[in-house]
Amino acid sequence: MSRFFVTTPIFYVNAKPHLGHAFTTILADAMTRFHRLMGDEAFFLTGTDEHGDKIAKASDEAGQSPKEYADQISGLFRALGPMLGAKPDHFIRTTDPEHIKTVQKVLQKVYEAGDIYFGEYGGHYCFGCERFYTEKELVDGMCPDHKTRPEYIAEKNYFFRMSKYQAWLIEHINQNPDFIRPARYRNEVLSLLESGALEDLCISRPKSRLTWGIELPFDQDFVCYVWFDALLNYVSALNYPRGEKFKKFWPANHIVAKDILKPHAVFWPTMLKAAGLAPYQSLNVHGYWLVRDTKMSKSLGNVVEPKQMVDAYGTSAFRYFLLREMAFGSDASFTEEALVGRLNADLANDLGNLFNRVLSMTHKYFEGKVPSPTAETEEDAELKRLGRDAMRNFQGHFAEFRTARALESLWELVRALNKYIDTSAPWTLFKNKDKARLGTVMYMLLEHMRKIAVHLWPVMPEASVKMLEQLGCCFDLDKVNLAKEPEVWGLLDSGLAVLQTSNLFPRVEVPEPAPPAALEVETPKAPAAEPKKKAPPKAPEGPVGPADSIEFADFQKLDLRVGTVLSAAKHPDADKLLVVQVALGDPEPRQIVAGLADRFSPEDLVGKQVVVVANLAPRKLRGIQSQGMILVAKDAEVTRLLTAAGTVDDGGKVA
RNA sequence: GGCGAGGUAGCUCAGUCGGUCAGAGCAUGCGGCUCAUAUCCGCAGUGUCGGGGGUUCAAUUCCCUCCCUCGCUACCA
Repeated sequence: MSRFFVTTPIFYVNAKPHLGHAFTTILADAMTRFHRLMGDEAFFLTGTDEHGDKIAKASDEAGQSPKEYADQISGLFRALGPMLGAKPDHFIRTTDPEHIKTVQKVLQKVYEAGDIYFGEYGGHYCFGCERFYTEKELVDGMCPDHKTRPEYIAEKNYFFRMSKYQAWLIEHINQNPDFIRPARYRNEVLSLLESGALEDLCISRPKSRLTWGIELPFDQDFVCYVWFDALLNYVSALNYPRGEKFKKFWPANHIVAKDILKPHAVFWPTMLKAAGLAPYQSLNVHGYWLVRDTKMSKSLGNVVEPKQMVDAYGTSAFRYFLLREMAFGSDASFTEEALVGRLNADLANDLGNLFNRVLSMTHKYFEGKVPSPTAETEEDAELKRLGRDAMRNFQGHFAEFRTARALESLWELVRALNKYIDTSAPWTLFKNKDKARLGTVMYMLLEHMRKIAVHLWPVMPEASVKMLEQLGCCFDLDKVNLAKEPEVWGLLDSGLAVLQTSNLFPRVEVPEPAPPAALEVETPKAPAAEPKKKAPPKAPEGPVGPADSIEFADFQKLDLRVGTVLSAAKHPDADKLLVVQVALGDPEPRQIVAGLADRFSPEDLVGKQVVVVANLAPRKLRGIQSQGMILVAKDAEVTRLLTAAGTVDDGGKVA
């Protein structure tokens, strides 16, 4: 059994969790679950970074102590995981006493080894630009912008002799292609290292300026500054140096966003080297989430609240979207429309509908029991090959953090199953009483669906468990061996009782596009996020779930009217559809194509008054324009037309 | 300014160590099925693979140059 240790960065407690934090957490959780399914022992670490000026300042303004302030924000980050369906194994805080002890231990060790020295930190500071300039940047000793002579500001501080390990680091990166990935960031780091001499890293601040930090063990007048504190969380969380966890799980697989590439790709490995520790295993760098192609920022008022998305669409759809949409290493764009697009196209139409149709057929043809397969055809073998390849590709990509491509691969199987249904036409087999073949076809589908459900556990744990339950299975991590799934066949037991219907991913209306960014600045409180959707994908199973409440304004959007059916006829190209003309009080009758042919004959409708949704967007149904919808009431047994208790003028409003 | 990444169908992107590589999904149009969640399946597209030049029998894929976009270059998490 191999081991897998994955980390998110520790999040700085100067702001609330946002989409970026959510994504990193979800990715780490998905990788953890994936490795557990593959049979590895995994450990997932996250936490908060709590020292530094910004926190000292912010807490001051809030009238709190830094610790109180940090406690509060850290709590928000601690709650992030559960909200997203993510389960970190440990949540570390840089204010934890154990962490502080570890930092001091490592500092002392590196200090004694001679790699920390006391020196002067300073530079040519231009007050106009509010920045330091290097000698090289100055033009004749003047600021290139202001043409003034910058002031030299100096401060004594401790430095880490990072430059000493530059050659070693270049060599290590060259020797280990997966040390930093994707390759673009590896190249970026290499060019950074090779372009110029690495400077030493300033790791302290005098207490006269900053007290909110970890005191240097070898000089009480200074606190540790930033990276020597923050980065060491990755080992202090494992109780370095003596902890069992450290011995078991180090080296780490880090996940970071591209903004903290340099500290993780340069500072951290050299720090480990200087402290006599093995380098981490891999650094996995992802891009930013943009909102409508713009960087997310509070000042623009376009910050996406993970909680709102989860509340509106559920953790499964949210996780699926993030992991499916962002190509590893690249930026991606978050919009609610895109999320809903994925939810409808991939989850509702392709996957959810697949489950629903297959479960329904299993009930119609086999009393809801998984049938036993018999002889397989070439077509079946072909499908299995495709499935095997899809699963192998999924696993290969997922293991290397390419979740988008992994899911793309898996969906090739989902689509193939829908296609297999079409070509093998179970309803025809049923009509022809070919039970043997029908059983094989259904088993092919059900067993593949089980495999898909298992593969999706890392991405959508909640939905995956439901899918398996619908197939009559119960999820047991210890019994799954994902690595073998592409090769083995027949793990789904015949005779299992499956659910009759599946409502995993109900379709959702496309939200109205958010107002332009300029408007959002004006009204930062009320951005698009208002989800006027229907049921979140919470509904466990069965046909009816409790409906979510809507606002009266939402109801008012419906234009419900009473009208008399003038004529009705079978749709020429559809079995279930009727083409109905309804008088709604307008000069022209309204043409509505209704899916009622299986329950009503045209004669049943003509002359009746019905209730119509009059402002439904027109749509062609099998080639014929439909301008509305006829309402019915139905239970498990019967379907009745919805109508008024007495006669009403055509066009009468329902309110 | 320096360094880096990228500019491929309406949209989001794959892809090519130079030769069936011009692709996928979404969106659009048309056709088919009826087990299913206005769902599924099939077919159809359009693309000067950013502009120009070069190397080659052959370049979207290599070289040069130009244009555009975005990052990093700030001990700042």
